[in-house]
Amino acid sequence: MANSQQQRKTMFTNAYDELKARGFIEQVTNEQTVHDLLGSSQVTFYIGYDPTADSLHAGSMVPLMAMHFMQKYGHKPVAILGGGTTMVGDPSGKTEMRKMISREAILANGEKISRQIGTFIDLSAADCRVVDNADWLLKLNYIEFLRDIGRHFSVNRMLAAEAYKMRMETGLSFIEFNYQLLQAYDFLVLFEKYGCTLQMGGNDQWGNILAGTELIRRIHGADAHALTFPLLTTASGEKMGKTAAGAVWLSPEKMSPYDFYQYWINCDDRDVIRFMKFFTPLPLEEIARYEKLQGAEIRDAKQKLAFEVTSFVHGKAEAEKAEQAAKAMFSSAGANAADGAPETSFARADFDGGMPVTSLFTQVGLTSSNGEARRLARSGGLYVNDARIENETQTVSPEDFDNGRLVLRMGKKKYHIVTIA
RNA sequence: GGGGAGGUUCCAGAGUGGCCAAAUGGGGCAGACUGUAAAUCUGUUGGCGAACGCCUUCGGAGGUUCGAAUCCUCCCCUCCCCA
Repeated sequence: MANSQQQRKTMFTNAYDELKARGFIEQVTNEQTVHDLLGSSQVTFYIGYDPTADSLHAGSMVPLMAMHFMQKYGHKPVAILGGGTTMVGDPSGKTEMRKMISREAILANGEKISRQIGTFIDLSAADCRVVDNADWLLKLNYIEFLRDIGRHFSVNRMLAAEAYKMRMETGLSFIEFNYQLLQAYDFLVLFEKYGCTLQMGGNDQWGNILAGTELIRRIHGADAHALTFPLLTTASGEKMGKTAAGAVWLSPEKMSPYDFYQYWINCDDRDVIRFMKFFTPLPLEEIARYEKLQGAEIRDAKQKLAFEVTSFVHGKAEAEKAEQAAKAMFSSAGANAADGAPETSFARADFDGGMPVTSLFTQVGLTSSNGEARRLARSGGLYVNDARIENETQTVSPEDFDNGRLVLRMGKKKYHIVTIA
């Protein structure tokens, strides 16, 4: 079977064309200029990542994949870990001020995130770097900064920016208002140190990035460029990469490869092709084939999407495991539906007098309280060994176990295995 | 610093002395339908309890009252107008 990750020939010779075809481009300072630049030279570009958590999540995958594609064409990525800027907090497009995090936490997060970035781009390549802007931001002198950098910024213009609109209603503190200057300064520093002439980022960063290009022009009279990615939402209008339970983390410690796989395979029909273009390295010609699928066949595309993304992030072996587990759980066979489900073991004695099912579901963590378990049982959402609980006061005794094993299920998709010694 | 408005259960947002565990909408969860999709419909959405019921909750701390999310005092926080 052909591994699509290997056969990466494409019809493009210019990174810009591929990014555009995949939907990555929302705004550019000047399409023609940037296109020509990317077609004629190896450009040093940068994207910033905030170490606000100890893992990146699916939302960051758009910029990560963009870096990946850029590097494929020989451009030189610089990933900035916003160790310095994170201490300030970007208000762009946000409703509320972010909680401050300690320097130590930022450092620890940065280390993990930098490793994750390494799965998207080859960090060993020449001219590829991960840098921490704390290195230059933390030692800034306030007065000097105001005089050298601050004077180039118009408060009038900043206030008029779309990115601050929401905050004009809910309040914006001075510290956050400075964020843009720091980010612009980052761009300036990278321009001076590494000749970085292009900054990319989510569209909410447009204003911040432009501020950087202008700063570079004012100080050096040089041209720098901005390119932003669309902020993806799912077909149902949610911010992409979020579930009710929280973010879709890339770290296997924070989200199992199985759940990660499930996130993708469960996507809306209307999102599959779009997501394939963004989040898998599959050649566009191949994606075009999946685009033709109709109705229930779309599941094949979802399966491919889930497999490829999981494989890219967690490796092929994990992707295969997730795929097997999903097949076991959802295909007609159903026999081993619970394979790969979390397991909890109890002492036989716990069941001697008969353990109330509600309590069992709660102890195992499927439900968060006995009350919730009771409600679910009433509405027919709980199953033991595939049999629906008809009575919420039902109990489980040692005889219900099959070879010391019992399968709990909540709803259609959540399983938990209970074993007794 | 002065004046005004406000902080309610996951979110938005009602409630202004008992009928309030707290309207309504969104979200979540479950059920039906289905393709592990969407849409739709139904139920449910603080804790303990089989249940009568009991306990904790309406920014914080006190107080008034038989009884407070609702009234009073002080404090903290947010927004708006003026400086």
